[in-house]
Amino acid sequence: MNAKFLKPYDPQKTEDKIYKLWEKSGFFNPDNLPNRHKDPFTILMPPANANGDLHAGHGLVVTIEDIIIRYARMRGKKALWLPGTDHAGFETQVVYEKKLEKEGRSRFKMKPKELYKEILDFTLINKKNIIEHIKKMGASCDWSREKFTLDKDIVKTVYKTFQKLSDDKLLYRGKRIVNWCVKHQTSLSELETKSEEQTDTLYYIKYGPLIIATVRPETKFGDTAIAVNPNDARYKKYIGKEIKIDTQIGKNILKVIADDFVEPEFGTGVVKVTPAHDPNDFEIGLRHNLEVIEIIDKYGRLNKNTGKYEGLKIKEARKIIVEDLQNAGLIEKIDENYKHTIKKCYKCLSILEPRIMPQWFVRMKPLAKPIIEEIEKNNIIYFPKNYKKIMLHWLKNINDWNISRQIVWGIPIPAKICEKCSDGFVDIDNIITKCASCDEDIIKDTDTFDTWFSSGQWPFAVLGYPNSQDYKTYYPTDILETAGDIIFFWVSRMLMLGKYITGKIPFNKIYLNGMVLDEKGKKMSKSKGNVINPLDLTKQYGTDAFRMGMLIGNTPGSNIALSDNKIKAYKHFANKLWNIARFVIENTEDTDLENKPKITESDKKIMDELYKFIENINKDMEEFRFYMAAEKLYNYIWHILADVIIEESKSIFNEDDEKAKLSKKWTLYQILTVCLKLLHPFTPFVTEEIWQNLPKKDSGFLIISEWPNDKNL
RNA sequence: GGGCGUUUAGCUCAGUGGCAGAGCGUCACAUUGACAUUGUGAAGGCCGCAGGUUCAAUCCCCGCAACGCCCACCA
Repeated sequence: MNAKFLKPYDPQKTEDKIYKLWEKSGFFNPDNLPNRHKDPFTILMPPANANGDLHAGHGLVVTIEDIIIRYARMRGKKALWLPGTDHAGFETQVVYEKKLEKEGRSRFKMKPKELYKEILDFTLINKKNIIEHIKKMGASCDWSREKFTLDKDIVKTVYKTFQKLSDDKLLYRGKRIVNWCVKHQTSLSELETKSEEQTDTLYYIKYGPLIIATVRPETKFGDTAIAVNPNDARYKKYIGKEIKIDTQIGKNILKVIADDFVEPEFGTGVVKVTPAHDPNDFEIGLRHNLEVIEIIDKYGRLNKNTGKYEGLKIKEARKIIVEDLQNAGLIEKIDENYKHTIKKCYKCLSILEPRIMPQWFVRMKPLAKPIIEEIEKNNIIYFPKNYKKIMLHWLKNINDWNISRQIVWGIPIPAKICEKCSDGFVDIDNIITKCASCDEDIIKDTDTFDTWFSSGQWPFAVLGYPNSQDYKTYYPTDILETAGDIIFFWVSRMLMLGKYITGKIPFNKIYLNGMVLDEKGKKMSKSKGNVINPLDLTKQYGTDAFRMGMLIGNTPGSNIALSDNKIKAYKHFANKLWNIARFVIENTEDTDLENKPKITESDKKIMDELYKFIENINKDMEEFRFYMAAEKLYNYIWHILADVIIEESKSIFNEDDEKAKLSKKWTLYQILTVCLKLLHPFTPFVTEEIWQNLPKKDSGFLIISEWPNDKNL
């Protein structure tokens, strides 16, 4: 018996050693794989946000993707799993701002360059850290090709795309109403908002002969019209007329306009129109060519257009203005139980202030169209399939994408801005000096790209589009695996931008995993204090056990509750396998296993069942039911191999039928090697460690051994 | 307002048009044997509710309820 085969199995002593062995072998890099690995097979790791530790969700992603790539590798594919990290623009800046706050500092008191440098240092430390964590999970990715979203070549590709969008008239700089976060001092895309229902007060205010209903009386100084429904008989006579409004300041003559947007049933059927501070009113304003009067500044305070209320914050202003209106007898009614939804910043949950700002927008409908077609033709397959509907619905209702962010942490937008007319010009080569619209001096755009604008180009950017050999070999990739909650942020953008730039969709299979929840099924969050660090679990139970526990019982798309007990069960399993191997090796080490002996009838039956089992597992693997394959392996190994086959073999080994003994030994050894292979993608460490200790092996490494099939047994 | 998902053992969840499954937990017994990170066995179920299709429904269809999630420009 091999002296290394100590009991029980000790993951701590094994895992780092095995991982180093793999790294040294070079087989993570497809260029180093033996000749039989010809057809490329590619997956890209979703670039991890380099702003903190590995979380449980990463653990699941890495587990599933490692299973996919190890399986492909053993099947003889030229398997590339390309890892990376993301600077994660706004997300990282928010994390860093919290850190600054704790230290009693503020980003608004720092020079942009200083802030950038600090966040860069912070990110690089986290990046290094998170890569170490990914290695701990057993990830067999090609570290020699690792990418970061701020790498020079990635930025270059992103700039080229920006230029192309501009050339193709799919990019424009527009003065449009955007979601402004007062706390973070940046605009956000629609996806970065969170709608929440809340109860507010609805004020019914006299506007001349009419009464309007509003929750935001403080915006009345920005009113530039009153709107009614064109078919509302009550108000027909006012349409087109100008009405005199009793007000403290501001415009006191407002025109009544007719617009279908107004619902006669809601409130009084009359709406005040404030184009500068409400998305609907902004649209009405465009339709009716209304004047736009801004009355709220970027800090959420009323500005000089509000007279004596200037400088007040929205909440204070509302209170005082309502009092003033009441004193003037202008409030008709107050409904304090008005339920509605409002948009909040998805990070800080403060109410977003709609503001008109010049920003860069990408026209999305033309980009979405070809993807809608591909999905409808079933050229893109989702696991689980219900995501098809979700994605189609979103793509069909897509709006233009605001890609400007007023934060320093990100890829600077390569453009020049005219301060006078707020027009903008894409300027990758930094050569433009005058505004083409009004001939004024221009300045460099200080904004950065939405982080998803760069990660949305990940598949072709990391593979070196358009000229590199890697791009030619590995694009399009074979499957995208990621968390279901970023399908709009990331997956859909990769599809659209990938198709737009390269003409080919970057992948045609999309496997979406659910969220990892705490053991009570609640979302993990730092504030709740229920965050489970995957590394703690791997330390305690071993990485193999963690991977099995994450996977089994986890169907694609559904959330999984992570509990200690479950992981513990699979630690026992790893040990069980270890002891099975000890038994088989102990009983076969002096036996000639090269030449197949005569097999008894009962062993033949066992082998036939094994073939069927292999087919069964293969079917699950091909159809991406990894959770199912893993559970079947668990059951076969524990309850058939150990409980039945090994138990029965003991009596044979105790008797004197040498032929039966030899047959049994050969059979046991075959089953063990098959099981090690089948199990390898799921529990790579313990299987490789056992493989390394086998008396006979058909190659040096289990990681590149041939996946079992009828022919190679 | 629209859409999606879930509902199965005490807990966490698989699964199938044909006797209802796993892990953990519980209980009883066994055992130094590859493995106590063990073995054998047991208890535990109106498969959310109500209808329909079928020889047969936990599974397919219709409705309902509860929970969860996503999308949406009624002030």
